[in-house]
Amino acid sequence: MTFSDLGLSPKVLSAVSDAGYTKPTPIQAGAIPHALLGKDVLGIAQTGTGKTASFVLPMLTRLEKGRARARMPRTLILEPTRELAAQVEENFIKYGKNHKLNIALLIGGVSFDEQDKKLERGADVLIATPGRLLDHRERGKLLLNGVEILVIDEADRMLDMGFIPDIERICEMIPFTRQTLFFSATMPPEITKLTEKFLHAPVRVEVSKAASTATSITQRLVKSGNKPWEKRETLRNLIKAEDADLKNAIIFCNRKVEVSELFRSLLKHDFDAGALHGDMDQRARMQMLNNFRDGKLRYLVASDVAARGLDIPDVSHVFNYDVPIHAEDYVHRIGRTGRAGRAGKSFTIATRSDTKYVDAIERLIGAKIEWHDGDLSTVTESEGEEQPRRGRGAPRRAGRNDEDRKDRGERKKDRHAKRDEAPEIAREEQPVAEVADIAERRARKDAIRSENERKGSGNRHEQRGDARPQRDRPGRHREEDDATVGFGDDVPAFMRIVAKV
DNA sequence: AAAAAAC
Repeated sequence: MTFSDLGLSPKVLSAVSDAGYTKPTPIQAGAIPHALLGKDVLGIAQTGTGKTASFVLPMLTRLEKGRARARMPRTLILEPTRELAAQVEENFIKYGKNHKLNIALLIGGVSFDEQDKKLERGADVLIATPGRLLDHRERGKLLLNGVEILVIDEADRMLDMGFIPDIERICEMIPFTRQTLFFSATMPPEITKLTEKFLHAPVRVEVSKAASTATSITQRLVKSGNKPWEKRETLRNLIKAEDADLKNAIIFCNRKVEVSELFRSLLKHDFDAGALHGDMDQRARMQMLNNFRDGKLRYLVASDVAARGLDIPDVSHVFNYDVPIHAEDYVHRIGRTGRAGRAGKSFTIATRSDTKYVDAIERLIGAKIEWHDGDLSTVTESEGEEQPRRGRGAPRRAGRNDEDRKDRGERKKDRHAKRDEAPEIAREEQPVAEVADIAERRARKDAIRSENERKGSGNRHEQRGDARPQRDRPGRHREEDDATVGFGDDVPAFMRIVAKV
């Protein structure tokens, strides 16, 4: 079975072969022929199965006939997060390079005007997160009654995020003569109800679930005390011990505040780290993600915004700085590594108070996770506000304790001096935005170019790996100037301010 | 108990 057996147009086939693909994945082989015939499709598939191309390719073929009218997009794709939406846009650019299509990306956190101009011009493809889409519609800038194909992606995640009422509203705005392509990794009852309501005689395409926690992932628990400084130290030691195997890593935290704290602490300790969470400026989010993908950052500290769906090929390690409270999140998080049958490692830092969450995870995956270096029986957890030892008279070693003291001191200072710093932040915001903007555009262009250069090679992972620049190693001293990894000369505002509590 | 998503 090759792509040319599926009924796709020559333009699409040529872009697919330029991208280096010859053989469709099961979900693509199952969904594309039906989608091309105009049938509704219910695709049950996880990310990493080639799901995105399974709707992008037939849509491109179908869009070759006809033209978009102002404010009346011809197709609509709904995604739960901004990054996923941007990722789908990149797919349309990559596979639609032989088409002259107008693509509009409607996501929050970025300016309205540019999006509005694209709508005005007439969009063949509209990719959106629900909030911003409804916002445009309420402003009367968008008509949905010309939509011929509707895609609802990651439906179960939309459910988790409380988007279902929005999705229902949007579905009701679109003529029932449309074609609907509906994707979900799982089928909880609410989702089944939704499909019964909005799909007409769908063709069901289900791809076998990749083993819930793939065998290619080595999983370990790592004991730690419960103090933030203890956990940070545990993490640093772990990263250093793994250095030889560690190509790049995502480090998950449960809270956004923790993401920013850990991120700044890692920078202070000379780790080549970026951060990603939902309270960050959108431009910084995109840039961090792109820099991590391109190998310009070795570590990405992230909230669960990065746990699902993001296409980050070939992450060698996942660290859970916090044990996820929902057991399924554990599966999603560690699923960021060990992709495409590669070996991956995951380490979950656990304290005594995490025991019940660890138990729940082990129940879900149906196995005990081994301890990396002894279990929690030797760890004592002190309650109350006892601080790490730094007695007044005792001589203080330079090094860890000293630096952690600096961590805390800075946070305290930030909290108290926020008002004083505000003018400085305001003054610097503009140039930061400009620099970030240029960097982002460059990064995106690079990303697209490197995708296009993959011709002939079926293996993007290796190619990326080879092209990867020499990275900074932890412990190496860095010049003041490049302390703000990935941001040129300026420090973005979110790094200066302690995240909102 | 937290994250995500609109201003």
